[in-house]
Amino acid sequence: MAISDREKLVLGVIIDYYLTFGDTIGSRTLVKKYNIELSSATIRNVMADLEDMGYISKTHTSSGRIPTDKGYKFYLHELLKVEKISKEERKKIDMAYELRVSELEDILKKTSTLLSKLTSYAGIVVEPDIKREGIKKVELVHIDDYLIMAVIVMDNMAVRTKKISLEHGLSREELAAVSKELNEKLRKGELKSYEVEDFILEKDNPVLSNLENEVFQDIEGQFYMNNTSSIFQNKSVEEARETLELFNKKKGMKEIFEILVKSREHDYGDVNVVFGDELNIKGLEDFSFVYSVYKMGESQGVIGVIGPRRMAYSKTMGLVKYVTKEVNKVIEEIEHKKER
Amino acid sequence: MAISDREKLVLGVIIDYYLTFGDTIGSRTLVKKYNIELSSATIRNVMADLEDMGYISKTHTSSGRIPTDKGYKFYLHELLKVEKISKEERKKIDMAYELRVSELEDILKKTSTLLSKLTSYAGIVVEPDIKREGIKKVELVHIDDYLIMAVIVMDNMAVRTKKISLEHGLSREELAAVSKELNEKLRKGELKSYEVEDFILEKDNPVLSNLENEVFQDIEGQFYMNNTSSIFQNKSVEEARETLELFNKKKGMKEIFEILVKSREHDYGDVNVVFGDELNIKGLEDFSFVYSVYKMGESQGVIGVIGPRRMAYSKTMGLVKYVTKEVNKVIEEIEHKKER
DNA sequence: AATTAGCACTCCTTCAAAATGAGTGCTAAC
DNA sequence: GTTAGCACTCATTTTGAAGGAGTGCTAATT
Repeated sequence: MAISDREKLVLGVIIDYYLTFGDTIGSRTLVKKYNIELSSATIRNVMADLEDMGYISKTHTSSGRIPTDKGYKFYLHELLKVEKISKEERKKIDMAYELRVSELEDILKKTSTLLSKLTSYAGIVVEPDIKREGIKKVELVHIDDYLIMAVIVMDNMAVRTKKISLEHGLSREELAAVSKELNEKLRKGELKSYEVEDFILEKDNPVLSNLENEVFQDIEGQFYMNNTSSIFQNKSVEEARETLELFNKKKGMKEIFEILVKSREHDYGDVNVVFGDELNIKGLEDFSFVYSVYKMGESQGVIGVIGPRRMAYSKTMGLVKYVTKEVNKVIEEIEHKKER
Repeated sequence: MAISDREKLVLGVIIDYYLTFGDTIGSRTLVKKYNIELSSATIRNVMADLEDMGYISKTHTSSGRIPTDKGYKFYLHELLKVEKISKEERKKIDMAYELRVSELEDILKKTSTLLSKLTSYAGIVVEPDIKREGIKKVELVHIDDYLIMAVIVMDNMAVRTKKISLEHGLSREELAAVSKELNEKLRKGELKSYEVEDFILEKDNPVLSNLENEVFQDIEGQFYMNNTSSIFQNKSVEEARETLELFNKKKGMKEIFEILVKSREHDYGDVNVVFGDELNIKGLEDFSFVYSVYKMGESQGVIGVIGPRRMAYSKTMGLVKYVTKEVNKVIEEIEHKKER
């Protein structure tokens, strides 16, 4: 039942052809175009075997063959080597990260556009959720007596803002006092950040208990996505429209990646490929996700692209891999800085 | 050379047909479908005259007629009446504004989605630029010694944040002092906000002169746009892709509206229609802008939709008009509140 | 003078049949 | 194990005929 070398060769060619032209290939064309030193009849026999094994299939009785899902996956896992990226690409990537902004947010945003440009697919980056444990300080800014803005600074220097309406109202001075008390305790370490909740409940301060709900939850990581219009590939206009709507729902897309990350094992640093139909989400069947998972503190983030099922995997995987490596370097620097 | 009533009728019918079916109509169909008490031959004569006058044209020798640009514009300006919106629609709109959030930003964002839903075209709202005269206060938040966040509160309660890197560095306490000094002067009115620049230059404080550049400029209004995927109408997939890319560039779209507003006279409260090709921007030829201009303090904003050239103008104009009226009410309330 | 019937003509669209071409599987020979 | 040869299949392209929706013009009618 093991697949022979010749079969591997033929399967590889069929997939290569499919990747390039998106079409079936027959035995004769295969022999001619790929300079195979065998007759078409022999290839036909090999193809019949591959079909029996479920790696390839026909679209109708007398068509050539295209890979099945099984064949496609076999190719990805066994046959495909991650392509080394070209010098120019490496240069481009290195340049993008040369000017190292110290803020994670900017780096991730940049990464997403970078991937779009390099691959011409939709680049995506999921920022790891920021655990409440990572809150460094919270400044409460008085806008008016009934509206404050909380500026939350994370250990990794990420900054989030959140507007909070107050029911009872606080003057500028009162708010400053609350803010000061909270931060002093946080700074002195008298109050570990995970104890904030207890501290607030104890005080039963209406402002702070509101804060508890609004601010001190885990802060959701951002989701960056670019070049969504790249989804126009094969698809009919009507289909494209639907898919585009799906893609434009940031929340939804982010969730998809969360499910993806949770649902399977991932080696950090490895590039993964998942077909849209494996996710059982309507409208994603014709897409394919090439991504890698990275770690930051407790949380995980994702870097990758969404492209058509039929894409230049080898090259794309190489790019995603290299970009992830670069991002990881930057993150390490940031984490290092934080410890100083 | 004046257009007769009969000619107006025929032109109206041709445009109505074109709006509904996007196709040419011939003399016979016109007579039958619209119960005209004239023979097709007569209509043919009328059509020939309309064609001579440049209001309609043929796509080929024996085709029916479609309106020309000239005919289309004549229709919009002379024939078309703004449709009163239906009760259900009015209800929907009123409901949307019932829960009056006091923040302009939320209202405008909501308006944009509301318009998308009601018209099924792309809803757009341009927030007026906020003049520096409108700054109420500026809180400077210490993130670390070399990074601060300015929280800028406007007279109309809009809030903007801006991160600023410092070159020389300031401790939390030093920054607090700067912030306090600045705001006290602002609050006491010792320093009119338009004098801020002089004040800063006088002090020649490196922090504040940075502020001057980064913060105290006019704050650009936001641009909200929704339902961009509605552009899939006639267009081929390739074209759609290009247009979508254009639409997704927020900056670009906002600029287009700025040019639009500046380039012609607008009555506040009136609904305007502009064809894409009048703007001389590649890719917008097949779209049409239905919008009205509203005023807020010194600045102007825009509320409207971008839809296909061939759209339900009458209805859309009615909707845009009503929505604009509602938004204006809300703005008045906010301005009133501010004066208290 | 305006309207209408009638007719020849044009051009697009639709449909079906025919031709083409890229495949396949199978058998028999090498 | 490999290959040549052949009959057969199916999708795509080409072609030509038919039909339909128009037009413009002319002559007759109101």
